[in-house]
Amino acid sequence: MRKSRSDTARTRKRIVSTASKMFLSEGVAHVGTRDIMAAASMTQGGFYRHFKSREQLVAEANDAAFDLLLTMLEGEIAGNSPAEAVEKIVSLYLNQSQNKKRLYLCPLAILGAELSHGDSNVRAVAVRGYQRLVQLLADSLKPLVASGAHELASGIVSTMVGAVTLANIDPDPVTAHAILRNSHSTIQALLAHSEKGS
Amino acid sequence: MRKSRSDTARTRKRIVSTASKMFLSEGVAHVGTRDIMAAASMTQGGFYRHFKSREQLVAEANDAAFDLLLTMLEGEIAGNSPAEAVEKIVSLYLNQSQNKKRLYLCPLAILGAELSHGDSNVRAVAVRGYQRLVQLLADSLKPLVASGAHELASGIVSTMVGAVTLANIDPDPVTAHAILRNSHSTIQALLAHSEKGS
DNA sequence: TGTACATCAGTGAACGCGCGTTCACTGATGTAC
DNA sequence: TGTACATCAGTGAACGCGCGTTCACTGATGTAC
Repeated sequence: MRKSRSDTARTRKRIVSTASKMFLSEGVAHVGTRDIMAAASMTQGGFYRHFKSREQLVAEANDAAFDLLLTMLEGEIAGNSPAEAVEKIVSLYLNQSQNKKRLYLCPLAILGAELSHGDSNVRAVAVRGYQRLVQLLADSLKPLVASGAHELASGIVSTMVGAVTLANIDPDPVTAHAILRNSHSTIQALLAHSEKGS
Repeated sequence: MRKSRSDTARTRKRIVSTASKMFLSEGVAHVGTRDIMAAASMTQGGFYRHFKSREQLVAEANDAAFDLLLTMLEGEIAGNSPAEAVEKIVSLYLNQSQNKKRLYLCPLAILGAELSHGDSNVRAVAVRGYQRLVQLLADSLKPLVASGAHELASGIVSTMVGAVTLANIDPDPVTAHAILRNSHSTIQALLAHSEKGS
């Protein structure tokens, strides 16, 4: 039953991306290795040909999720003015759970505290994802503000992560949407007063 | 072995508060009924004399945590001016994980997404806690802003929840503290521009 | 280029373990008279 | 107020179950000559 190198690599990627989707929709703690392997059309035993432990897959799955999200955001803001780019990042991030297809979910908001109970590798992946997100936003903010773009970006990311976390907890879509809307307005007010010459 | 009504009530409260601390420090998914009962100096079998399921305890433990947090905050701001009250709520909330004793932790930030995978009762408790927190902040904001105190309070709570969530994920205390500091500055900048007559 | 052997991806059963929950039992507390 | 019985908080063993992980096995792929 041995597979070719390219088959093996494709299988591995399939397991990682399947796991990523499952962790993000059901929570890291509620998805087992059997669930993941079955969803990837394989049996449990094959898991350890690709990963040394479940925890390693958790780290890789989140790394993949951050890559997907950041690549999407970078693509969406390419060619936009800094002000448009900032607005796009904020609204795409805030609406990540609303878009029916639920691709491009951010582990920071969707898994949140679960990441802080992961092993050191999982946490390192999460921190790196956070830093990439802050940097992306800071790059667009830099031309807009006199100083402190990075600090402002950090504050805005906290707001976005908190808003999406809270909106996901609320079972009522109306109030969940209000949380997102209030955070969006708050960020816009903040930006309006932080812009150069205001 | 039957205990008196008051003993029974005291035992139940002890289980709830023990569970609350354990859930907040280790995560809901990583604490079992045996762990909780042992920490409360009892054996596993007694659990179901007090709760119909583990999930019911999760709900009650979080309700207790919100009560503890809100009562503390209300006490701390009593007698303060609105501006001082807002500042106190924000800094007490942001430093909840830093204070060595780690009493008064907020389930929204510490458990976060885990609450969204709880049953409907758990989620309802979380939403109620969120609303109480927003209301407390909005009450102090109302005299300070011309309008939109509730919306602003909602945005600030998102920022605080996100900041504490992110700071807890980061294993490096220096960068974790920077996340909290940046969010604090961001909130202060927001308030400075939202105040009446500014 | 062909052949012989080593490698290893994937299978499916099995491992030990800890979980939430149930149960028969004990004996002090609560209740009815 | 005292007595007899019912209740039920707490114990500790046991239940079934699903988990992460291991293992012997299969057979196609990769490698050495």
